[in-house]
Amino acid sequence: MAAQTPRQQDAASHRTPPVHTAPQEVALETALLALADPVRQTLVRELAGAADWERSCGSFDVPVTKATLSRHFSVLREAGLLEQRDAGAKRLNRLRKPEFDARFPGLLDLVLGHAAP
Amino acid sequence: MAAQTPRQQDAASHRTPPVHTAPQEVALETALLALADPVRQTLVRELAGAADWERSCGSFDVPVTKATLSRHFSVLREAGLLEQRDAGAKRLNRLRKPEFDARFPGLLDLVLGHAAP
DNA sequence: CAGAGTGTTCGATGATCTGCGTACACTCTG
DNA sequence: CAGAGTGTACGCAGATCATCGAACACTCTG
Repeated sequence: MAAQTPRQQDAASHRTPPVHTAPQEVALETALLALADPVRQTLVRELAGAADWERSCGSFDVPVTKATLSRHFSVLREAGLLEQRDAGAKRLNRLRKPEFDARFPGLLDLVLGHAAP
Repeated sequence: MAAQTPRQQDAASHRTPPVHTAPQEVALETALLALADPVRQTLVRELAGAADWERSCGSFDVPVTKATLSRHFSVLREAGLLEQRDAGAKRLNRLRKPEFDARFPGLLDLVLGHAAP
């Protein structure tokens, strides 16, 4: 009964999990700076158009290298906008919309409403 | 009837008037970057607490020199947040709240609501 | 185990931003 | 007109940021 194949995350993960920041502890300045970058705006918009844990880090269409992309994800985590979870070799993402909306009402919807040029 | 003393602005002003940008033409990124700076947040909050054309540029309590302050006003004008008008030797300010709110609903109130640390 | 796939970390680089001091322009007042 | 008051323009320094290439770590598959 305990020898099930570990399908998803954890089990015996030897990877350091991503560092998260709760939206309640995020300063307004941090949130504004995170959402001001055009690449991060694209990431947020694509995340909003997908289901939770649907998108892996490499599945986003942005014109930057994976090193830069990794950095952007780090900024979004620190801003309380992104939650990540390891699933096998991939790292899945979730937009923390409810929590972030509770902290900064209307801000995320403003970014989602304005289409990218 | 035409020889009234010119009390306020213009008349025969030999000064180049400030350059403004209409909030309708401001990009979201520009607005977010303008509001992300702590000094500019203070300026916006103090302006919101005063009547239109009540405050001159030098009347704000921010820990920067007047050269830096002038630069911040320029950024706020480009973001569609500030309107300025010359009145004698002074330059008076007005927060463009209605216009800015129409362009980015809720954004300005978010900044005004979060008190400075 | 070897290899492909995924993602992070580490410098280095170039751009941008904030801040300052100085010099300058304009306005009003004595 | 001389001077004080107000604000801008022009560099210049320091900090921060976005970006990249290369190296590394972990996971799954053949």
